[in-house]
Amino acid sequence: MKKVLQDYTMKTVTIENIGKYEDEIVTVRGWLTHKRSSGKIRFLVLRDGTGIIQAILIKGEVEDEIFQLYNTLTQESSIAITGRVRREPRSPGGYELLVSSISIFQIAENYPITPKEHGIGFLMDHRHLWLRSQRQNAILRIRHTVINVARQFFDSRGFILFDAPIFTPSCCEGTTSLFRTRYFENENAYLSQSGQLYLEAGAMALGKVYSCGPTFRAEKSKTRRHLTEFWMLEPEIAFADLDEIMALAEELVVTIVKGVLKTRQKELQTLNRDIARLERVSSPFYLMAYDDAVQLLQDSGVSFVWGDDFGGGDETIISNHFDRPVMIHRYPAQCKPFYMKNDPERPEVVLCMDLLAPEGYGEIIGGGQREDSLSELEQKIAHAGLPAADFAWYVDLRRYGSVPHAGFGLGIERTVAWICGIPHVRETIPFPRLLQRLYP
RNA sequence: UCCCCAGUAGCUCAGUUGGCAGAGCAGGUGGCUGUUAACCACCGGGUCCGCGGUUCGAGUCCGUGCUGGGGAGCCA
Repeated sequence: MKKVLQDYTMKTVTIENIGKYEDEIVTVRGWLTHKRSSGKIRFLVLRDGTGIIQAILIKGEVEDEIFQLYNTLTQESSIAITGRVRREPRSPGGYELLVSSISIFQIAENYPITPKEHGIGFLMDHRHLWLRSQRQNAILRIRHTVINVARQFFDSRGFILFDAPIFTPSCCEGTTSLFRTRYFENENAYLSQSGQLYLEAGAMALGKVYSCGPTFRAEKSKTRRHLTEFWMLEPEIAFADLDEIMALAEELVVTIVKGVLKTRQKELQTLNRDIARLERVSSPFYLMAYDDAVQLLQDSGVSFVWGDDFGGGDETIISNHFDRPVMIHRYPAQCKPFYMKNDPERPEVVLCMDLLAPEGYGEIIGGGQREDSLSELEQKIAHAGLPAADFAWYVDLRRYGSVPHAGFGLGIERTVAWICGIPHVRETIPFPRLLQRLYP
C-alpha cells in the first residue's frame, strides 16, 4: 500500500455519518466512482458502501503532490481521503470534503462499467462489479431490511427459527422439476423446492416455527418473476387454521412495508419509487374467494374457466383492480398440491390462499391449511402418484397426535422487487441464478 | 419446449437502394478556479457472432447454427 501524507491522528468515518463531523478533519475510505476537473479545481466522488461524497482539490490550497495525484486516480481506485467536512449545497449528499491528503490502496485498472448506459447482458456478466452501483446498493439494503423486519416479526411473536434441509430425498410438491444430485450412495438427492413438509414436523415439535432459506426450481421459466434459485420465508403453526394464517400474512406484509418505509427512504428515492403507493399498503387487504376472482376475470373479458389456475396475466388483471394487496382463497383442489386440506363445506376447493401484490407484481405469498387426516393424506399421496415410502415420515405426523395446522411461504425476491418498484427479480438478489445464467 | 426481437470498436448504438467501417462514451495527450453522466481540441481503437450460399461486389439479401434479451407454458 502506497501511503502519501497519511495523518493517523485523524478520525476515520463513514459517509452516512459525515454530517456529524461538520468543520472537523476526518478520513473517509472508499472507492472513486467519478472524477471531474475544471483546471485549477478538481472533484473526486468517493463511495464507501454507506453513501457517496464529493471531495474537492483546489490548486494552491492543497500540496501540489496531492493535487497532481488526481491525474493518476482511475475509476474504482481504492483510496482514503483526509479533509475538512463542510456543508455544501452544490455537492451531492449536501457535504463535501476539502482535501488535505490522499492515500492510495490501489490504482484500479480500466473499469468496465462506465458512467454511460450498458445493456442488461453486459451488466449481468459483470454482476460482481455492478453490485457497487448506487441502484444495486439501494436494492440490496432494502432486501436486507425486508428479511430483517420479517425475522423480527416472527421472533417477537414466539416463532422459533427452524432451518429446513436443502438436500431432500424426494420432491415436496410432486409436479415441478427438481435438481438432482448423485452424491449419496444408492439414492438420488434433490435440492429443496420448499421447506414446508419439514416445517410441519417442526410445528409439531415447537408449536410455531419459521424458516428463511434458498429453494431451487428446475423450471424452464424465462420471465421477470422467476429465478432458478430463490429465497423463501416460511412460517408454520400448529393448531392454526386458514383464517389465522391469512391474518398473519397480512400483518407480516404490512409490517415489512412499514419497516422499509421507516428506515429506507433514501434507498426508495434512489430507485424513484412512488412512495405513496407503498404508504397505501395497510390493513385490511382485499379478500376474495377464487370464485369471485374468476367472475372478475370473466367480467374483464378474459375467457377463463373455473378450475384453471391463474397465469401471470390473469394475476395482473386481478391485482390492478385494487390499490392494496389482494388475498385470494379457496382454489379448486386440482390447482394445488396434495397436502392442502379440502374445505369441509365445499370439498371441491381447498383451504388455501395466495397473496397478490399490487401493480402487477403477482403472487408473493402462497399457503394454506394442511391435510391433517391420516387416511385423507394417504389417499392424496397415492392419488398424486407419489412414492409412499418417501413420505412415510410425513404421514407419521398425522399418526402421532395430528392437529389442524397451517402455514405459508413468502417469496423474498418478488416481495423486494415489488417494494423497490423494479421490473425484474434478477436485481433483488446478489448473484441471481437464471435459466441462462450461472456466472458469475 | 414454443413464439418474438437482437448480435457492428472496451460499452451503448447508427449504418440509406447491395458500392471506402461511423458517432457518443470509455482509454491517451493538452486546455479550463464550482464541476454534477462537466465541457473544448487532438490521438489510438474493428474476426461487422460462426459456417455456407446469391452477386462483379454482402455489415446489408437467403439458408443454417450459436449466444443473449423479452414473452408463453410451469411456478414463489
